Amino acid sequence: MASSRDIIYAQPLDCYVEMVYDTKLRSVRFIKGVEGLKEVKISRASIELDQYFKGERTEFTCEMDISELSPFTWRVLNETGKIKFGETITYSELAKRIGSRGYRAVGRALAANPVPIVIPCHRVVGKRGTGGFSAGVDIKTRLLELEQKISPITFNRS
DNA sequence: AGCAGGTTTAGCG
DNA sequence: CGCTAAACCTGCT
Repeated sequence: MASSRDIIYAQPLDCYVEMVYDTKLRSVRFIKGVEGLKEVKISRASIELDQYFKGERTEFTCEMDISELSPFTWRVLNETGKIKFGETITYSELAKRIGSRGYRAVGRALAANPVPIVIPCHRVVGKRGTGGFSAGVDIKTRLLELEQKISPITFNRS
């Protein structure tokens, strides 16, 4: 299969982002600690992500392939995709929405998310803090700051 | 069947 | 806020 990859520089994250795709978006990953990469913006996904990081876009229209995932994981990611820009919900809340009480399983499913940001797994936070993030909590924190300009730690829900 | 995970709750300092 | 301990549910070995 002929898969291609685009690379963009995410100013708010201070790192590069690589997207692998063929007919649909396959994966998104963060490249930290590297400099001087050449940006390649061909796919719709890379263009939209680029706009997102510049604060010019709040939702994505590009298609992605998440067919390989298990039904539960799929449901979790699908539900995650409904969270709007600037919103955050907790792991347990997400579990509740898909009719489960397995909040830990939710975390596990989110960790398996092949396309971070496009499926906004960073908008799912812990009740007592930001929670974790596969690519590093620092990235999650910056993404949240980009979206709501306040520290998630300080964010209080009474 | 057993274990670990991007958690949660409650309890104590 | 910091730490500990037990417990829900799914996915991997």
